[in-house]
Amino acid sequence: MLAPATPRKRRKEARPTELTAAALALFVEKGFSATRLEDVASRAGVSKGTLYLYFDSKEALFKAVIQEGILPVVVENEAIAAKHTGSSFDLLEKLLDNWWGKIGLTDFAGIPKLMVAEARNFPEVARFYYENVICRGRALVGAALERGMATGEFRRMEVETTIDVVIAPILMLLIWRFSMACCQNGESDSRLYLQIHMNILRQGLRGSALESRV
Amino acid sequence: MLAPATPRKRRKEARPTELTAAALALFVEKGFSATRLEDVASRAGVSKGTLYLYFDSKEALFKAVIQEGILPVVVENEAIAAKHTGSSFDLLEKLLDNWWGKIGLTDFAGIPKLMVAEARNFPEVARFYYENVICRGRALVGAALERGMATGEFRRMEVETTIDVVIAPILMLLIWRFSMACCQNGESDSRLYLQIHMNILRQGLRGSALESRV
DNA sequence: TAAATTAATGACTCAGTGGTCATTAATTTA
DNA sequence: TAAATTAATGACCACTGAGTCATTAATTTA
Repeated sequence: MLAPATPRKRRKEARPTELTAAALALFVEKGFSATRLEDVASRAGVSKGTLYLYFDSKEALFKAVIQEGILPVVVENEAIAAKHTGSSFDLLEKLLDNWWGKIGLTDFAGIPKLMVAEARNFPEVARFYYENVICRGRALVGAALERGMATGEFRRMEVETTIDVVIAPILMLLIWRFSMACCQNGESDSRLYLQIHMNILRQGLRGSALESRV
Repeated sequence: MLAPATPRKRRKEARPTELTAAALALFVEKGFSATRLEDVASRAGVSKGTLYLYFDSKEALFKAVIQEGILPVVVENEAIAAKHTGSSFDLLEKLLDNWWGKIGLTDFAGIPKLMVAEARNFPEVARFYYENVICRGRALVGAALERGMATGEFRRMEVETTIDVVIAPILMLLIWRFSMACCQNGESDSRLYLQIHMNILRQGLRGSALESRV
């Protein structure tokens, strides 16, 4: 027997987040079914047995990955919306900026793709995500849109559906990065993408109040 | 031994498409890894052994599913673009209409989600899809945008990125339908969604030529 | 320092699935 | 009708990977 390459360390506190981080990376890359728990464990620097000390099952690990990721940002964005003064379009931009900084530029960026790919296999997790992330996110955008329509900054449109159209390109940007992006040659410029999206919205949502002023 | 419920039928011609149709449905629902070939076969009304008469492996079946689905529509859209006369925005609408009728309203609607979920596990298939569907689709939208910018119908923007922003909500609509849609209560109205998207684009892309005319 | 505790390990089990192939039977040919 | 062909079957094999547990060793307590 060889001596172990690295001596065992006992780090009860750090293990769970190290494991969920490793799981997130692999789930996003390979999908839930195709990810082996042995790989998750080894990526987190522990053995498979240790993983089971902290999570009851593969599914429990999946739930933990999702719950840990995005919730805090939703809460932050709710605070930003509550204290906002200024144009409604400015609010949309603020919400996007915060979300981008906390999700889009971090390891959590892979969660939307993961959630989309696995929603049907884990209805319970999908529902949690839907209620705590999607609904609350949509509500924030919806409130900004309604506020803008009330002042005439935006033109009147069916709000519930407009929310989805406004959010879609932002989600698609992340989903793309963790899927087809491997095929394209150059790096795509997220900053520019978001800028163009917001430019189209600025002009595309504009209502009579501003139009008459130009 | 019981007599077989349905007597064996030999239908060499029909099997492949029946099998790919069944595989598409299950791959979209469960993901590639989580789909059992036995289920695919039984959904297509044959035994697992028969499946292997027509496809060498699970991966070969996956490739067939993708290739069979969307290519024809890309070709159609290229024809539509070639013979188009009229405003560039009208062209965008024509392309969308055809695509929606042939993909969005058919069983092929699940392919974008499937492709997005599995791209990293099947780089070869992803590349095929990227080159034959995505690149050619993007080229069509790009040409319409450039045409519109040249005439002043659209304002000038960085084209390559604008293409992605324009397409994103349409892809997201399908991806949503095959993932999180199971969580929401009411049916979402695709017609309205696409209408709002195109309304935002009509106004959001508009360039000086039309703006001065208003 | 010795005993007790518990984090960590990895060999093992066992259910499930991709893939094979000898057999069966529908259909065609002689 | 008999022989030949080949579509279809499903029992079977090999292997994988989720989950278990007896053992090891780091750390704490006495």
